[in-house]
Amino acid sequence: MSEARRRCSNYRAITVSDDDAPTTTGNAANAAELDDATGDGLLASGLAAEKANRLAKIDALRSAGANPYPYRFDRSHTLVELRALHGGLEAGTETDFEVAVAGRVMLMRDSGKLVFATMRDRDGEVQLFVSKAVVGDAAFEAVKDLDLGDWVGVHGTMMTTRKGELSVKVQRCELLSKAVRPMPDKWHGLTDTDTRFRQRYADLIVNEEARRAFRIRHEIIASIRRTLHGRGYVEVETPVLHVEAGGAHARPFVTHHNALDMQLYLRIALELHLKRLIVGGMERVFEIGRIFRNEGISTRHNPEFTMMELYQAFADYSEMIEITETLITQAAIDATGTSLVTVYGPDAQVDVDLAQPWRRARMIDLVAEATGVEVHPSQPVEQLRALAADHGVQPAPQWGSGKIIEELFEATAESSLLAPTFVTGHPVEISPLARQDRHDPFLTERFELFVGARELANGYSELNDPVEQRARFEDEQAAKEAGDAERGTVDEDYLRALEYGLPPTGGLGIGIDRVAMLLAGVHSIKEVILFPTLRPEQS
RNA sequence: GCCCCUCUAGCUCAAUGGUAGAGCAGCGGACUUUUAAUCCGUUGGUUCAGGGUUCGAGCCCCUGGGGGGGCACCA
Repeated sequence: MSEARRRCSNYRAITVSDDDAPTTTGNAANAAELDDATGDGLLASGLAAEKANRLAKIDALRSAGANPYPYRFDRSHTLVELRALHGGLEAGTETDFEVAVAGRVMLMRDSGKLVFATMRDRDGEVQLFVSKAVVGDAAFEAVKDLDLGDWVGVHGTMMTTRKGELSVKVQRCELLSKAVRPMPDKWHGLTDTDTRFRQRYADLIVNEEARRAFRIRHEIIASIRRTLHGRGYVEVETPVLHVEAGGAHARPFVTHHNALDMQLYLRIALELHLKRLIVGGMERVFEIGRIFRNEGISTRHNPEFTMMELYQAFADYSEMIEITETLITQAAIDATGTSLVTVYGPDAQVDVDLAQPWRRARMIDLVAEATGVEVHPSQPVEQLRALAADHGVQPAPQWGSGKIIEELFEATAESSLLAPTFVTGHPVEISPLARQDRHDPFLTERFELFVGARELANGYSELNDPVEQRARFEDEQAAKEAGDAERGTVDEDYLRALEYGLPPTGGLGIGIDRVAMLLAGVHSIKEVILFPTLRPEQS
């Protein structure tokens, strides 16, 4: 990873958080004049001087009738395309192949009457070979006047240098956008996490790893869409503003609609609306969307994050397990070219081939394995309370047997689940929307996928009996009224939908950010969220 | 909410309680095959903020702020 960084992040970008004087073009001209007046650079330097310098260049360009911010540039090739076409050229080759390319000036090497510059566009790089004899004196001076970070468009021919570096022999160079701020260090990039996350633009300019992580994220989402479209799923969009924040146990963000004068919640899950669509007969639906949970921020949690949920009529949880494996394994192949991943757990790592079958184990069996004691939600709560106490879990008075088993699982077994593991058979008490296990009425046909001791996905055979669903909701509401803020309420409209008939249905939710973390090999969710939630910057 | 760490030039980093430095960037100069170009010269600081201790604080103490990590929380 550090090698990758050394190899790829060697560009200076900028990052300035100080509120340096917002200089206008006119002021820049004044500053430049002042500079001239005082002779040799006695004026203050640093960021303010650098900006004044560059703004003065903009003034000079405009005075000469040039536009430092032209409207468009028509390029003939991207830099990746150039390399594909000409990457095989022998050292010291000149061609008459004409190109027009555009990108940002990342590096410049001035050796007298030649200037070498490194230009980068979205996915590639190329060297610009600028000869004074070719472009003429005035244009050559204009190139020398470019600053690192400027956007340029170039017309020229393809060549390689004596050392074999693929280059565009520049005939004409056009400034496409003048950068007024200097880029961060060309070799070290940005390391300050605060700056990296606040000024993601600067991070993306200089840190190849950051660009790579977001590329992977994109490929994952594209892959999931492809797989689901191929299986006949319809992509839908359901409301973000909810009257009731249901479908999960979490504290919601609260907002207010002025015209309706009503309190609304940002959604904490997609589930209940999507299942209404199955009632409506859509059979296979999915949504990839942002959800919001008003809880802590950590390396694994951001208040807003991205969930993919799908529902499929006539399926049950075993089919959901199969599709979970397929979606994630295919995403790995599409995003990284391999199903091999290194899974980083809290204090260990393991190499895994996602293409191999994933372990499945019931939650109660994992607890038994970890504690040496058989557990089951049918047991009296007192027994389980004692066991919990033995393992450092302090049960709240309102917890039933099922909740205690889940807490025991989290305390004793969860941290060991590095390789992909489907934990199944969650107690009914903690699964108000899941259907009872067909063989054990105390358990549900539910699974959660753990990788690296982190929950990545959750799915079940959906509860479709409206009478039982009402009873489950009422239990939720009772718990909420007893003081558990994260519990749910009775969603009458959802119950009405169930009364119209929800077919047998399997459902699945996948935490996209966590899958992106896994496949990008990063340890913080902030590395896969372009603009993570931060406190506002101080003025 | 609690605990620990951290904040120095535009960026990356130094600096026993004793004159705040370097590399890169910038500025001036040399160079027609460089590639983190090289070479010569050079500008640039409210050391996060505010208090305190001290003859003297970037450094020690207190308060506050940003960020990171951990805990709690997060089905």
